Amino acid sequence: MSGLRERQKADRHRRIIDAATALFREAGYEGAKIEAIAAQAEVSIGTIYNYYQNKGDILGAIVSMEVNEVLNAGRGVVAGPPANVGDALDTLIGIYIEHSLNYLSKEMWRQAMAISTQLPDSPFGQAYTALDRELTKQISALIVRLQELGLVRSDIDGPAVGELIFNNMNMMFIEFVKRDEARIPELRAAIRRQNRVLVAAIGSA
Amino acid sequence: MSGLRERQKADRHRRIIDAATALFREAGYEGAKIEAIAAQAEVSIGTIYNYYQNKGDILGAIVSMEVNEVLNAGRGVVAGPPANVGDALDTLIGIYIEHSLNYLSKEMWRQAMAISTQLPDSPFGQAYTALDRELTKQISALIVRLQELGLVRSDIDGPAVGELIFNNMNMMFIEFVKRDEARIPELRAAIRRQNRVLVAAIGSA
DNA sequence: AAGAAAAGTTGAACCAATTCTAAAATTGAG
DNA sequence: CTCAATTTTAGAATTGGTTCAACTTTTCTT
Repeated sequence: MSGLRERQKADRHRRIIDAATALFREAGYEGAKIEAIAAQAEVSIGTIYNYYQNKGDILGAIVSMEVNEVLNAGRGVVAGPPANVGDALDTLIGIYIEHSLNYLSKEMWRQAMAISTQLPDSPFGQAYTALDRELTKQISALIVRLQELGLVRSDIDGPAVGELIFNNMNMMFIEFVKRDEARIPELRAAIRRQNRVLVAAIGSA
Repeated sequence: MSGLRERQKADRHRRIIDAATALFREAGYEGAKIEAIAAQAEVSIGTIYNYYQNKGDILGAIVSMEVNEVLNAGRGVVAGPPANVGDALDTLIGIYIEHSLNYLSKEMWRQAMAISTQLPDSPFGQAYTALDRELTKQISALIVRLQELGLVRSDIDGPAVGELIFNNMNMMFIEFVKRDEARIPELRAAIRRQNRVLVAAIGSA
């Protein structure tokens, strides 16, 4: 059943994403006109709108790929975390943050975040919320894993702590992408400092 | 020096804000056309753009008034907090959340938040970041106040804990405005649950 | 293999935010 | 009071995302 139409469709999808990725990086989100993306993808404007509901969804597709990579990279840490609560958290958060600017510029992050709050019910809006939830679950899973390993007190509300840590990290990341001059090491240090009280509180005596 | 021009300017500002507030609530942010705002304010389109850089800044002016009210309401709690760490935090956060939908609809909040991350350097983007910082400082101030009162251990890093609590609350509020069916009591309960571990950890023995 | 139906493509037209420029109003100096 | 400088206004023109009706291409049926 892999007819011509299927293959053409997949090919067009790829061409649109490739063209958009290149133009978003070159010209920024606003600067990348739909007309230009269409031209570079060798497709008409109408076709783009047949594949994506709006400009935001194109960026959304790119962001989703990136976040999924980050989620995958995180699995390793949850499976075999450093034998110390503070280091375990710092390692996982480090993976998230260090990967974050591989493919996406800060400007692309800003736009993506803006769109996801502006249009929470659009395809991308929903996808973004789902990805955030996955990340939260991964942090919670790490806490639970550390409980199993006896590194975190077993009477701690793991999911609640996971949410707290994720939400704080996410907010810090938002502020980070809002300031072009902000740097990763400072961001990580600030988050470590914020988590310190919590780490001390949940570590088993 | 309060010439005619001064008075007219203030009057036009007010008329624009009044018209925009009404139309944003009636028709939503996107639905409120600049042309309609201009007509209702009895001002031309060009004049609106002379007073505000873009549509977002008009919303920004409205949001800023609201947040300032919240900040004021919060001062009372910091000055004389409930004699219990959990209740003190819950009271302050409660004020923030309960006030939040007085003048602004969830849709207006979504737009405002989106604009502030999309254009962090626009007048409103900077104002919004500044307001967030004020709120963070207020929560930190509450923690410090509770330390003075002997209700929070004095070896705790107050500002760090304040940031953690604000960032978590803010992220929860963002998710709250993203879902029209979300309700305030559930939001508050979720935040209380997340703060519980922290409250236990910082309370003086 | 031909014709009909389904699926997809195209780009010109539409709409609303923003920009631009000429005209009007206000001010202050003489 | 008058007039030139300055500020402000008006609204037509521009811009770029999005829609839509006509056209093509692919697939299905016999």
